[in-house]
Amino acid sequence: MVKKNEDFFIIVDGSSYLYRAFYALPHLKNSAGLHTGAIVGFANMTQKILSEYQPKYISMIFDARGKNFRHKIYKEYKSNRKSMPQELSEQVEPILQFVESLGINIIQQPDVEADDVIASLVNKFSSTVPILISTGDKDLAQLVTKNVHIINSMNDTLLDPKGVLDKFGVKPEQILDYLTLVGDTSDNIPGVDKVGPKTAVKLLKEYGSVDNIVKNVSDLKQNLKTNIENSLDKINLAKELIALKSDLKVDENITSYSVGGKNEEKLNELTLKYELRKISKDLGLTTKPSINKKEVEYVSITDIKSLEVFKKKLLTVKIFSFDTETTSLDPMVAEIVGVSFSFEANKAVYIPINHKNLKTEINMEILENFLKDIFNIKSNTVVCQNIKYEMNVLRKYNIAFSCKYHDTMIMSYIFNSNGKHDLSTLSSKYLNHESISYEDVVGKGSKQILFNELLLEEAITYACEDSDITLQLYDYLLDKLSSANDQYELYKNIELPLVSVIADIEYTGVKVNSEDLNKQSKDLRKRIQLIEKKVYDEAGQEFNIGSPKQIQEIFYDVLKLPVLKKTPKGAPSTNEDVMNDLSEIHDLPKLILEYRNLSKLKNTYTDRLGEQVSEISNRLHTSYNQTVTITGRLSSSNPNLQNIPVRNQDGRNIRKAFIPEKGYKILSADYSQIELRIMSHLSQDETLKQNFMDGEDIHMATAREVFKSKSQPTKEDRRAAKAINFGLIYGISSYGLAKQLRIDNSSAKDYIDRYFKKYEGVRDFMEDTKKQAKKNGFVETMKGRKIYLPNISHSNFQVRSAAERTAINAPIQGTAADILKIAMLDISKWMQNHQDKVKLLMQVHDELVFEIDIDFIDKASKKIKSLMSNCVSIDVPLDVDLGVGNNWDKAH
DNA sequence: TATGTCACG
DNA sequence: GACGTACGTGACATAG
Repeated sequence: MVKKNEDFFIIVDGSSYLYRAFYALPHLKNSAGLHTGAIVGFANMTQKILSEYQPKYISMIFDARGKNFRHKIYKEYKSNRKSMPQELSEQVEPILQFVESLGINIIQQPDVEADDVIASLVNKFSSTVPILISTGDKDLAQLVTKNVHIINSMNDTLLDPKGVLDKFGVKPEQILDYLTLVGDTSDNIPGVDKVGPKTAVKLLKEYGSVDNIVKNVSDLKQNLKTNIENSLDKINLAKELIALKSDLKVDENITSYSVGGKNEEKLNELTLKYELRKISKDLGLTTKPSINKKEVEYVSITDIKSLEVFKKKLLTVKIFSFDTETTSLDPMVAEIVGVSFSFEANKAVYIPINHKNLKTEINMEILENFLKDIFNIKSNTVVCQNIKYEMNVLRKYNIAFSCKYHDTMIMSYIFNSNGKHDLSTLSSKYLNHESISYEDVVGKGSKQILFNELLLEEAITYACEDSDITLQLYDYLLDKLSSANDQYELYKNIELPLVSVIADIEYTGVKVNSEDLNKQSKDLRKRIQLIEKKVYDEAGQEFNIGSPKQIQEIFYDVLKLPVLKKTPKGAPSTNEDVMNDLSEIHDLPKLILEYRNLSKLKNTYTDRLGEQVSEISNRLHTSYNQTVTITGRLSSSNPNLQNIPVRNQDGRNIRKAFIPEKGYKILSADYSQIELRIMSHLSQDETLKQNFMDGEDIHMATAREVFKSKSQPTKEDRRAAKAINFGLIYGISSYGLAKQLRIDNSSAKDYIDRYFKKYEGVRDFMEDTKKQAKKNGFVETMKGRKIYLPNISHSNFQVRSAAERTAINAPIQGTAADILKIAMLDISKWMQNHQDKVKLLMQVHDELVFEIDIDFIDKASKKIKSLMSNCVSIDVPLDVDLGVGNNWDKAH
């Protein structure tokens, strides 16, 4: 067996890698317009294999240019292949250089193919050292033995002799025969007529080899017999073409393949030229191009006179970046330590206020007045990275941005929602500059110091760099956004104005009844203890029920329950689905589910929410992240208020602890079926639109359309229809629907077919969306939000399928997000005239939660409902459900 | 820090 | 014909 931590030999099918790298990644270009996608992909794959397997020997084999001996035998060989795309062929040379610079042996031999070289290497060395072949090509399965395994380069599966048997149904030594029978369409090698994988496996199981099949051909059924007899020439040809040449001359000295030293200089040159920043970082190369090399002018201001001069400077430049340094990441408690500005690339100023061991004429009061002055001038434009934070920090000092402002974090998110949008990521991505990390400056863990304990010089460098980078990013991203009209509008009219709305929500917080939560915790603890006892009785031993690993041992080793599903890592799963199935044959699973349910509620909610109430405001303040999801939704964290339980009574009790101030009530307003309504609008499906126009229960309507045309659908019909409707939004598959409804695959497929027959517009919409996604590499929402799908043409089926489902889901989920955001803006505008009577507390994707003065409830309810229903106009009504109560549960 | 599980829309 | 699945999040406990 090939094991880790052993000296072994990795042979990489370089040509197969080339294509995989090329098709796996979008067609990236560097700023000079050179294609780099395949280089990046190839480099990543190479890095991965080196770090994961740490082989002692390695060789990469590439096909040589031009024809080889197989073309001489058979003129049509690979004649169906298109020649290598120009975008790829121009990347081959750099890839070879890159591999060579890594110290990896390369072989490219004319007149034969990479596969032949690999076979010859295997032939030569498999008795000396274990071999792993990394490839995506099924032909090489014929080389597998107990000492030679194949790793599929994309999905990481390992093929040993048993793996080959599982996958193809035949042993490695039968692969040649198998392919001979089946043929190989990708190489244009014909097989036997009407013999596919199934028949081939069956024949080989019975007769062992092609020769033997031919010998006994008279035993076979008439059609098969004729087909084989007519294919004897083809069989001989295929055999000759598919058989690998394993007697080529190769370097017999194993040390020639040892992993060598890196040529850092050459690697540096390549990573710079092709702008492979991440790879350069992974390789630990020390390139610090861009602004580190340039001269920077970072200075501090500590006297009032200079501050006056600086104020005039800001007035003349009009656009400048701004950043606060504080004592905490939590704006509710953060105190300002200093502020920085940049007004020109590579120039920035730091104004320290509260630094230990530092004398300055400028105190907080002077700074306050200074900031108020410059942020009040309407012609000024201030640029921040994550301006929501500055808003809430400054609010405590009664400072607001009354001038124009921008946020580079939001700009980057609108430009492309994939990836992270923190300053150092953006700096490295767009400015090619590795910024100093905050932890580099103040240290981390227990050794971390506060920003105001830094030496002034260090504080200046860090603070000024942040402002400098922010302003440079603004220039870059503004240019990008301005050339895309929709995206600029989305940024300017929706996302940017939303920042202050969200800042208000966070600042407001929500009142929670901590005593009630404590009581619930105690109650839950008692119930959990009772279940624990029962579980131990049932299992016959004590163990940690919170540990999936220990549950696995009890279930599958001790109790020998059947393994129904595995986790992505291959361990037997113990999740809810599995437990529900297992509860048919044992009592333990139900108990464990109950235990998990209660301990989840206790650990995550009743124990934690009370602790997180602010001592300053006595309310609970979440963070809404505006740049996290790829679809445009908000997310909530610290604590997450978007996943407070609701689906069962124990869970809903937690919502009872979300309460209004005295004299107020909670109002919850949520859009009914917003995603399906959006689907009806985007797809323009007449039937679905009509269902919504008629105002009937949508799942009932679907059930009627799909299952029965006249009579009243049953409850069961409605349940199935509901699952179909949800499935559609997620990019339906028959397997997924089957699992959800606990029916078999073909019935699920039948449901879907019936649905699409009735709702043809929906079907066409989904097909069109996928086509668009493939063509453009992105999909769009109603308000022009672009969602990029880098994997939409991925060579791996599952990766590509996942991207296709996202392509369908993203415009729907994203348009719903657009609509919620617009509603929030409209409501916020209206609220400005009713500041003490209405507060927006929470957003939960399709729901807004308010705290409203009792005397104002009726008026506000009507207004909110109307604003939400009419904030955009789509082809079907946007229904809003309202609820009022003395807690969130009652209001919902 | 990665993994498994589960809370929400 | 097979591949392995629903889409999007965040928090917790465990385990190494």
